[in-house]
Amino acid sequence: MAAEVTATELLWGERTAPRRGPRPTLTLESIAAAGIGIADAEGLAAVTMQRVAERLGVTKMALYRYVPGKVELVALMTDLAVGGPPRLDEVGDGWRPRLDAWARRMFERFWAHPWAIEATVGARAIGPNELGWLEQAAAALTGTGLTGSEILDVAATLVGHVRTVAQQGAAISAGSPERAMNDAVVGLLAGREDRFPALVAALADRGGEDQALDFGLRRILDGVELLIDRRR
Amino acid sequence: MAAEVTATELLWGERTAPRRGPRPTLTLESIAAAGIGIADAEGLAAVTMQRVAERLGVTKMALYRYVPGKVELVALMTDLAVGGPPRLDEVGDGWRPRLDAWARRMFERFWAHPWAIEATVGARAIGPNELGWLEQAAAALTGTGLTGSEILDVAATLVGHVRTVAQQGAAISAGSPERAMNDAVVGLLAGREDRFPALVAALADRGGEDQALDFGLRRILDGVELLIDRRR
DNA sequence: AAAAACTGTGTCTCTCAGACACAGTGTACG
DNA sequence: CGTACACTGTGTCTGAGAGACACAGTTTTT
Repeated sequence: MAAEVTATELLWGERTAPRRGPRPTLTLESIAAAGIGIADAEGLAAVTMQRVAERLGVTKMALYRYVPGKVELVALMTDLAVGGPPRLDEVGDGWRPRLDAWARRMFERFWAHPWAIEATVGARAIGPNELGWLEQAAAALTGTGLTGSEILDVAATLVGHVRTVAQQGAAISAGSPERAMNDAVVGLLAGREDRFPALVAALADRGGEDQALDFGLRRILDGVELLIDRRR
Repeated sequence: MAAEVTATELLWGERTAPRRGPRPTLTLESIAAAGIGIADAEGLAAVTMQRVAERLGVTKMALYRYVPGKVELVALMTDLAVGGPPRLDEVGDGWRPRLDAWARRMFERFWAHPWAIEATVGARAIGPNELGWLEQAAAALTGTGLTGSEILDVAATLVGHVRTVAQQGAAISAGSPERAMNDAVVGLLAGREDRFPALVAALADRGGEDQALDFGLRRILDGVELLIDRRR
């Protein structure tokens, strides 16, 4: 393996198998999977080179033969955990049901691996799976009359919403996204009702239903639909 | 200062000034400000107890008299950096212009302190300033006929969008949010046009305008408007 | 004046990322 | 067939960083 491998090259590169020397015991996939196992169970902070190596029955330093550093390992984990975009064939062929399903599937992935949200903030390398998701959204919107910029912006907006809701839920992993925020906020508001009157009122008459994902999704897609119709 | 102080107590607590002993040299505000200075200049990773202490002319351990740990320090930094919600008096009195201004102001704050996005992922304590923002959004939507849950969901959706756009821009801090994503993706697509056709097409006919924030904001608010009108 | 409460400091431990040299292993080529 | 070479996994070391703890100095209260 070359001396310097960037995260992007790792994610995208067709790895050249070594011609001589002992067979590698590990693969990038097995390493990433080990990391994912730890992150799923104990969070991203628990993922150390040591812990990952232990899981694989190797020394910490052995990992550096495959991965240049921890950043790159996390990038691999993320791309593998989020996985490729789902098939949307069975969904009807309108752009709206497709985007709706697309967003929901993405939510499920993030929900299953809450640490992935944390791992995808800030500057990072984009993997093939992540780009695949984007491609699918772009495909769904092709032919709607939107410009390229608009198509990308729609995708970005949806991703933002999915991530936000998933994060809120994961933050306090007590069941559902909405309850999480409510519980945290309600405690703070006790005794401060005069300072946050509108907030108190809003929390008092909540429907009790957990619909944070649905709600925003519907609003965003309504907005997009309005734009598409106006264009025609 | 008590033995155990949670982040929430630190953020909200009216600190009881010590009755005896030497005057404290520092304040929570000065400590947080020092941290913010470092984070603004070199990113969140550069904020270590050592560095913050150096800036204040104290030893690392002195900080632990004020702050129980690094997590709490970052929480203080975040609440101070994002700051309280702006006055929206000069804005017209419709819910829409208010929310629009609200979201743009929030974007400006995140844009000025990109690390704050990073600092607000995962489980975290909510500070008074952050809750103030939420209160303002709730106030803007009071009287629109939306339920409490819906009001909170609208706010969450907007926050999600603002954060996403700010993050994309900050990730590659080359000017503007849209250009950042485009540049990163364009490089990857070279030679893979057959695998991501819709994406290539979308990127080819981008308008060149940087409107990621505007676009999503308009769609979301359009969607909300539709709902409000339908209710009446 | 003495006790008590509080502040800032020096030292120590623990965990983690990563550098580096080395020994073992398998392949290719003379 | 043997040897050189490429490659893998390991042990050891360093340096950064978070935090525990005991101690000395300072101010206020009794």
